Amino acid sequence: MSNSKKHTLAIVDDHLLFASSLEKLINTFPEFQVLFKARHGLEMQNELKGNDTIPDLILLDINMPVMNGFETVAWLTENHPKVKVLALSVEDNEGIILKMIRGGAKGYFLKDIHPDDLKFALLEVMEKGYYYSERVTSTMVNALQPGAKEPTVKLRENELTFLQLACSEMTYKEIADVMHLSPKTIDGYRQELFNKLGIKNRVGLVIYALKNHLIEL
Amino acid sequence: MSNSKKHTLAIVDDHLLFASSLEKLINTFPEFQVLFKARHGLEMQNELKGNDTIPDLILLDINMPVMNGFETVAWLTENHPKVKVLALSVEDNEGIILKMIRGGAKGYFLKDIHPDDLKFALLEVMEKGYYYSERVTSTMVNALQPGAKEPTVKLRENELTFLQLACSEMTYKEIADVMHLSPKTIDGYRQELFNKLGIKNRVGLVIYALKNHLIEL
DNA sequence: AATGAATACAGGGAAAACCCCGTTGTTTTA
DNA sequence: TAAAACAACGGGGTTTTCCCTGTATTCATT
Repeated sequence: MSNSKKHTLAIVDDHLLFASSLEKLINTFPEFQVLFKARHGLEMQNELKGNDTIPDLILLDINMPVMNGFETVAWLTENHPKVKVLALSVEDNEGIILKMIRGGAKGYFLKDIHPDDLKFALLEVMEKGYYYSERVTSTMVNALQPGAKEPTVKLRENELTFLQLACSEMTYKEIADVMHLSPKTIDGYRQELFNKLGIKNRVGLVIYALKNHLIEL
Repeated sequence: MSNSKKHTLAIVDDHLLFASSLEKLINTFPEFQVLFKARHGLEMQNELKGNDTIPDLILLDINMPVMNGFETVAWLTENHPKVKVLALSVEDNEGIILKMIRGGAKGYFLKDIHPDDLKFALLEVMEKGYYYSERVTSTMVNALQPGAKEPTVKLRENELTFLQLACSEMTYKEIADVMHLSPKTIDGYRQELFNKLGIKNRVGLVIYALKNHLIEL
């Protein structure tokens, strides 16, 4: 295959070692060539501005500093709708998958994927415009099944704030103070969350917040 | 450099894509050659048995299924003390660093390291026997400073079990049941942990367990 | 103008969590 | 071998969490 016919791509990932290694791997695929690497969305934006050739495809990490995968994919669908985005993550989480797909990602896979499968996925995306693994497909089907499960519990602004504060050593009264609300209102939020999320006590709140990345560490 | 003089190494990491990519990268270093890859400690053990040439150096991930980095480095120092182990992790955590060093690792670095630095580290380890970045060095110094801080709070077997169970929606009474102990004993563990760890309530326990990787998810 | 949903809040009570102080037996250590 | 630390447990009390029911207000819908 001649050089000019190669598909071009970019890698956006803050793990330098991974990004550099992946570049080497992908450059061994005759159909592809890595144009550039960036450590996060902002760096990618600068690369896209400085370069006149934009890549056909972008491999996008989700957990990044400065500008993460969600923000980046949103920006790309807005500013470069033709560029195909493949999300790359360590985490197998339904919520994350859906968030990226809704953001415009054309595919999603885990970092424990086999290199051969990666190559297949890359080719599929260039050919068909998308690549969804079984895992991702089932997640989407699940999400669209109306009866089965609630899509993703929607939290109101105040509920989210409360939930985050509940993941600390503060008492509910103290939380009420910093939120400038009555302790009884907080009590209502708590009860409502217990019902919505199907949990029994405050530890359940913490676990939920952690699993759904509503708080850090 | 002739082939026979190359240093040999192995990569132990459950992220197939990363491992394969890293292999490609390292094989571009003229001084090194990847002998094999494994997805976790157990798979590595089998590789070591099946192969008659053991690698000079092993790049070891920490978070792995089946047999993690801590267990693996312990096994290696026991069974193959000549093999140099370099720990590779995404997390910059003092506790983890110390745990690996104490286990016998000759170096520790984060996955966001620059490829050039990786190469330098690999060469250093083969030449001097160890490679410690500034970050790791300062961590070790900190740990050995006698006055400054308590090393790391030591948890007894039962306290650890209790702590892990406390990170669920179980009541203390239920925890007492599954541990076959009186609720009052559990009460004592709780109180003791609060004192040792300087926390005020159960949420504090959960946060501590999470930060110190005493529980998963 | 009536209805209903959403939001902030209150009373009151039961259950859990939190805290201190004390006992017994065992094991470790000075 | 005595002192100290450890381990399991109990009495009893305060605070926080949990839970149910109910009210006043707002705001959009019919």
